[in-house]
Amino acid sequence: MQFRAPRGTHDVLPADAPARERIASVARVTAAAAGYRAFEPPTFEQADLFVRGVGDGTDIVEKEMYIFEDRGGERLALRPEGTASVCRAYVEHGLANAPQPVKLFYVLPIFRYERPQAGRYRQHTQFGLEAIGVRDPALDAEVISVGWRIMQELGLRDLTLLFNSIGDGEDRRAYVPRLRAHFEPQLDSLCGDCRGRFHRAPLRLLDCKQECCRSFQEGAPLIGDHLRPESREFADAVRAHLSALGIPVREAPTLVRGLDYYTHTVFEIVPARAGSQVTLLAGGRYDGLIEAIGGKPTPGIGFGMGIERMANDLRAQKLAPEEEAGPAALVVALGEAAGPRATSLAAELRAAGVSATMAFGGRSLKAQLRHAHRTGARVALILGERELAAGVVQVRDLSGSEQREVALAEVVGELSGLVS
RNA sequence: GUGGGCGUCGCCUAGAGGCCUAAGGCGCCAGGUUGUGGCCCUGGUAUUCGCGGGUUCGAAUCCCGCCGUCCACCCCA
Repeated sequence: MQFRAPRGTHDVLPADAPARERIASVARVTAAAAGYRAFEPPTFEQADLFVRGVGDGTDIVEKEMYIFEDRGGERLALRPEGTASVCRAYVEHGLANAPQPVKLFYVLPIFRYERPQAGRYRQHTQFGLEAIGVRDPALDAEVISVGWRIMQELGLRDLTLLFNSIGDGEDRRAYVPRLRAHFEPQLDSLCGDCRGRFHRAPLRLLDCKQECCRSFQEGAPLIGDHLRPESREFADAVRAHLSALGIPVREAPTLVRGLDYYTHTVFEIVPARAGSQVTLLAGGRYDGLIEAIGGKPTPGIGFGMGIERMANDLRAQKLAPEEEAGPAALVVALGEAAGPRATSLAAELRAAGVSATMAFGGRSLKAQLRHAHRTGARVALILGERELAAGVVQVRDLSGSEQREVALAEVVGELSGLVS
């Protein structure tokens, strides 16, 4: 029997790594430039943190969490999202006493027991950032602008920012009855999913793709038209800031989120291309979350960005970085006697800042040179018994075929300009 | 969780019931001079066609189940 990576998980091979690293590093640098600082929670948390934070009626909690009991009988869960952990840390470490807002970013593996398909995995990596402690439309705009900027820096084009405001609990208490009143007469004609949504997640009635439900969506009341004046003003202020930033906004009156904690601002960044699992970045405001997990009422806003989806897009648009070249110098040892000196020569080169290694395996000169060529080395340093006796080394330039003899004592100095 | 497509060497692909004890390209390994790469040539590299059953005189090729992957839905990054 052959072992395999578990369903929906993937190994990151050297060929895949540069694109991921590029995305993560651009994201970190961009976030840091706006004052966000690195944060890293444990990979698992008390399961109830997510039940209370994300919401016990959500799919994520209800059927997608990796839950387990540890040997001490504690009920834990692999994190299915990042925001709840950040908020838990904010409360736990008294970060309310730090200058507000507290602005953090993270790059974390996320775990959800879902049916895998392209762009959806059981373990994926999210870059995310959160700004906690202040309720200010300018902050919403800053968070969105950092996300937008990361996309620009990476060279992704033809993106759309979808924007909506879903109000807060009070707005929804007034709105949901109107929404239900619209759908109630047709309840029997709706799809099975929607009959469930009618009770559990009425906002989702608006983005069902089934033919049968679509027809009833026309003329349904929209949350955006039923916000209290203060909620409406907040959303308009966010729009004004985004406009000042020059970020094009596409209004998405039916955009809602699958996590219970979202309030007011919700947004997604999606590419123009068709397909299903395409959202690259999604987030929103979560003014009720910290209270829901036991802290004082505290506003917050943030987003999550899927590194694998981004990497797929970069590859599709031919923007993915090339695989890294191998070491610049390859030390070729011939014969037993030269071995130890070759080993130390490679180490000396590295210490001097020249990437270097050897062709291992005691192979023929020919095989070692071929290896040097195939791994992209710029020079081969040939050290055989003859060279050892004479205190020299053959320096062969692999881009052409020049070869010269250099004193062993001087090679490192001569090559130290060749950093790679 | 629902429906559908696909699954041959590390990678890409040929093969469509007996000619397959599975072919080609790339890659990898070795060799073609006694210490010299890139091109070229030679040889090696799957007892086996995702796994397990079944049909048949005979299966990589047909059927069933499972697993994986991809697509749509659900949901989401």
